Amino acid sequence: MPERKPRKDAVRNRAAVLAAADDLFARCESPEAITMADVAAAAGVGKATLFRAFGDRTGLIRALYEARLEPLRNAIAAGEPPLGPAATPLERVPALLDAVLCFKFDNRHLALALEGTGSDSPYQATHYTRWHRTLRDLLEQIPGFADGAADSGFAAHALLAATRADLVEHLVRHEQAEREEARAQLAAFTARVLGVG
Amino acid sequence: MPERKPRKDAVRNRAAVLAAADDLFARCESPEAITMADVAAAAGVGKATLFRAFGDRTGLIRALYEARLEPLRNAIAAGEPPLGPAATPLERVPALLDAVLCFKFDNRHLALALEGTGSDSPYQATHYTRWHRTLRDLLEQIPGFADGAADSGFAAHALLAATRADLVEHLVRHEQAEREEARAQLAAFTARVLGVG
DNA sequence: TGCAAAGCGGACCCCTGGTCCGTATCGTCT
DNA sequence: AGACGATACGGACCAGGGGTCCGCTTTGCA
Repeated sequence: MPERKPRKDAVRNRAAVLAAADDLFARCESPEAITMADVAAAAGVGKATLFRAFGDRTGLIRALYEARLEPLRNAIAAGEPPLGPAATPLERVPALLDAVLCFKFDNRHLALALEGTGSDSPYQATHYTRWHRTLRDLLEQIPGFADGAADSGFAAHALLAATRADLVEHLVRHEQAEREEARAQLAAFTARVLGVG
Repeated sequence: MPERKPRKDAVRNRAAVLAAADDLFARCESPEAITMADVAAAAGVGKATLFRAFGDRTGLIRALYEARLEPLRNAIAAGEPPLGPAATPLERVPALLDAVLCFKFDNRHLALALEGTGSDSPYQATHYTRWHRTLRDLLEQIPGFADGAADSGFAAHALLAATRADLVEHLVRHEQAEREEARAQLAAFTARVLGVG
C-alpha cells in the first residue's frame, strides 16, 4: 500500500513551515494579518511548497492546531482522572470542559484563525465532533440528563459553545478576564448545568 | 446641525441595494459566494454606490441585519410578556433566548454572513451587547444567581452562545433538526440552567 | 555514476474588496 | 423657467492575497 516515505528535504521544509507559521501566528494579532506569502518567506521557502504540503491555508492552520491538540487528546483518551476515562461522569464533564477552555485560552491565536477561516464550520472539525460525542455520552450517564427532558446532544453543544475561541478572546481583551477567572466562571456555569452545588 | 436629507435617487438606490442583497443572501447558500459586484448588478447600480451607501461589505450586511432585528428589539424593549419588560425574570429569560434563537433560525443566512465576516467579533456588535446586558440583569434578579457562585455575566454569554448562528446552521443541516426541535432543546437547556424543573 | 522521480520556487493568474474621477442628476435660488 | 453648485452615479481602475504552472534542482535508488 502506498504511503511512500517522503523525501527528507520535504520533511525538513514541512517542519520549517510549521515552525515559522506557529511563530508568526503567535506574535501577530489578528490571524488574518498574516498571509501565506509571509509564512513562506519566514520559512525561507517558496509559496508552492506551502500549498503542496498543506493543500491550502486552512490545511496549514489545521495542521498546526492538530499538533497542539495531541497532548490533550491523549489525556482525554488515556490519561488519569479526572480527565481520563477512569473518572466518574460527574467529575469528568467539568474536567473536560476546563481542559478545552484552557486549550482554547492558551492557543487562542490558532483557534481564532481556524474558526475564522469561514470556509468550514467549526462544528465539522473532527476534534469538535470527538469532544462533542464524549461529552454527550458522559452527560447521558448522569442521572437527570438521560431521563430528564434535556437533550444530551444539545447540552453538549451548548456547553462547548461556552468555550468558543472568539468568546474567550472577548473575555480576555474586552472584559480583562484572567485565565483563572475564566476557568472559575466556566466551572461555576458547568456546575449549575449539572445541578451540582 | 447637519443631518441634511439625502437626495431621493440616493434613498431609492439604497432601498434597491438592500432589497437585492436581501434576496441574494436569502437564496444563495454560503454567504461568501455572493460578491459586492453581484449585489450591485442585481440592484442595477454601480459598485461605488454600494460602498458609498454602506461603507464596506460588513456595513451592508449589518444594515440588512439591523433592519430585520428591529421588531425583535421593540418586542424586547416594550412588548408584552413574556418577552417584554413586564414579565418576571424567570419567564423572561427563556422567552428572550427563545426569541433570539427563532430570529437566528429565521435569518440564518444573514446571521451567518455577519458572524462570518471575520473582520469583527460578534461580541462587539451592539445588538449582542444589548442582549447580553439584558440577560445578565435578568439573571441577577433570579435568586440563586446573584448570590450563587455563578457569574451572571458569563452565564449570559454562555446561554447566548447556545444560539450561535453556525451552531443553529449545524443543527439544521447536519443533524436535521427542525425549528420546533431546536426550540425545545434550547428551552430544556435553559430550564436546567435556571434550575427549573 | 546515472537517471527518473519527487520536490522546489517564484513568476503568474484570477478574483474580490475597495477607490477615483469625469459625468449626470438633483434641488434650490432668482 | 433657467441656471448653477452640490450631491450622487458608475464603471474603469487599483491592490493584494489565495492558489497554480512549469522549468530547474535535489534526492535516492540501481
